[in-house]
Amino acid sequence: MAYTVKKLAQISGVSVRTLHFYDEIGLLKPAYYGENKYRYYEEEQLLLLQQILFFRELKFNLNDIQRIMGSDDFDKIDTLLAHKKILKDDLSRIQSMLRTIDKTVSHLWGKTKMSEQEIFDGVRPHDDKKQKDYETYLLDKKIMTQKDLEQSWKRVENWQKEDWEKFHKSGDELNQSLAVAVEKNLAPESAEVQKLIRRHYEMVNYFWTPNKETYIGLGNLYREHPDFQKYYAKFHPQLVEFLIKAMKIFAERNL
Amino acid sequence: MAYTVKKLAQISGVSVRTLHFYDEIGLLKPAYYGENKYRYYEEEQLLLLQQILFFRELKFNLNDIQRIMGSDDFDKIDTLLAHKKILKDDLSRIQSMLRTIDKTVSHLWGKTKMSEQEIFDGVRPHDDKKQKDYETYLLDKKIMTQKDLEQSWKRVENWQKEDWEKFHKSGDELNQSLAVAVEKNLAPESAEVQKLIRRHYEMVNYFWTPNKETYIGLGNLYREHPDFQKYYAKFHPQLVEFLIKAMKIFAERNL
DNA sequence: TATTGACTCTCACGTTACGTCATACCTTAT
DNA sequence: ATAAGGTATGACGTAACGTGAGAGTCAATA
Repeated sequence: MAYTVKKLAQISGVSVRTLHFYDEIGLLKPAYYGENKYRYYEEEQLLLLQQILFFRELKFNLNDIQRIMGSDDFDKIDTLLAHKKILKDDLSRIQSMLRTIDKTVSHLWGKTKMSEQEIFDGVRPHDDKKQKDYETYLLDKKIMTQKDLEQSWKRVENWQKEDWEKFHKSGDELNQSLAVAVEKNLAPESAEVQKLIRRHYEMVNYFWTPNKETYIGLGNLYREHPDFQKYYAKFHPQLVEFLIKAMKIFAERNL
Repeated sequence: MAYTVKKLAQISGVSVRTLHFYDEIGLLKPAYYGENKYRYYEEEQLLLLQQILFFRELKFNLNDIQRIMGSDDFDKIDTLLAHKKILKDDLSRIQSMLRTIDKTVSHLWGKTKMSEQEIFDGVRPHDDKKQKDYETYLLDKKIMTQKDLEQSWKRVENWQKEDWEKFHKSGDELNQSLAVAVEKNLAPESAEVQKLIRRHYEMVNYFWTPNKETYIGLGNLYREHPDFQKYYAKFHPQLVEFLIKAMKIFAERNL
């Protein structure tokens, strides 16, 4: 019961080309060749191939696999343990890369916050009474916890007037772009709009990290509260609903 | 104060060849060329190079870096956050590789130390009456032919108790993994689950080679027969249905 | 000034593990 | 007999350079 290349390929999940290649480099030779030059494999080769693929999954290169296949179990243990060290190094390198990314993102955020200033709208410093109103809503609906709110406030405790200006400017720019999108009849699920929503999400994320439900909940706040309605209506009458729809889609796709 | 290739290379820690290459692909052009065709760089290029190297460290490929360098900070943030997801995936893949290595090493260690045997489940030698039941089903539904059955039996005619134990152990291990997958809410079409199904397919393939229809038919046998139901329920109540779904997907994709 | 050593340039092939044609032969079923 | 599908052997492409080869250039020294 010999396998042809295609059959072996299907069973083991590799390509025919891979089998050709493994033959070529001597990693896995067929059991025999037909006189038509066809390659025929048997159970033994299937088992060998499975071992090869096992090591390949572990990111061994084919040269090493070649060596491993000809070695005994003691050697295999050695090799595996040596490989483990390499993987651990990879691991910690990736971890440090992740930290670097986080730092860079927040740095860039700060930079965009600090960029030039145009007056699109006057500065609107916080009205504490209303703010509390929103907070009550967010807490009631379990969109944010008390801890979330505190951390969020800590983010801005050192902000100067200038910082608030930049912040509002970023938001206004974003909403202006969204208003254009509404005007152009773009769909909330279109790639362009979703990219803008991602910007919205990133801005929010700077203060607090929403999940699927809470991000949608935040959208609802925009609808419920007259102040938000008014704010968004300045850009476009249909913007609130459009934004909420787009946020929902974004949340369902990405969060 | 222009740098020649070698000087810039030394300062930035790359090779001269790299600078040649970056010039060639347009990633970093020198400030100007001398009439001797020499490349001359200035501070501006040094800063650009440092940015390039920053992203290179984060494992961006040069194409992406090229794009990044021409984009604004918002786009950079997007790109970085997208990249972060990729890195996180890499991270968890490496973590699972480390676990696999540990398991393999201890397995090999056990093997070399003694030809141990673990009792995962008692041996269940065949009950002939029931077996005939299954065979009738398989023949009726044209899932296997008489010839298939005979060949399949020939495979096991020389099996010893040990062989059956090993066989059952493999099966149990596989089902255990699948049960974990169910528990983790993995989708039947996910790569992880499909890899497990491939193992199932290979085990079946040892006895008989199913095609798309018959492999799906085999799945149905599992649902129809109370013995199979009971067997799979031992691992997880939803396992049968999950397995059948996953087998169907596997068959449609690979057979 | 001539020479030497360090530096530069432009090809161009090698690397890894295959993917992707191209072209031609083989097998199997209708 | 013809068509469909499998198989074989090239041979080029990939990513990001490393590593020469052969030839011209620059700066310092004898």
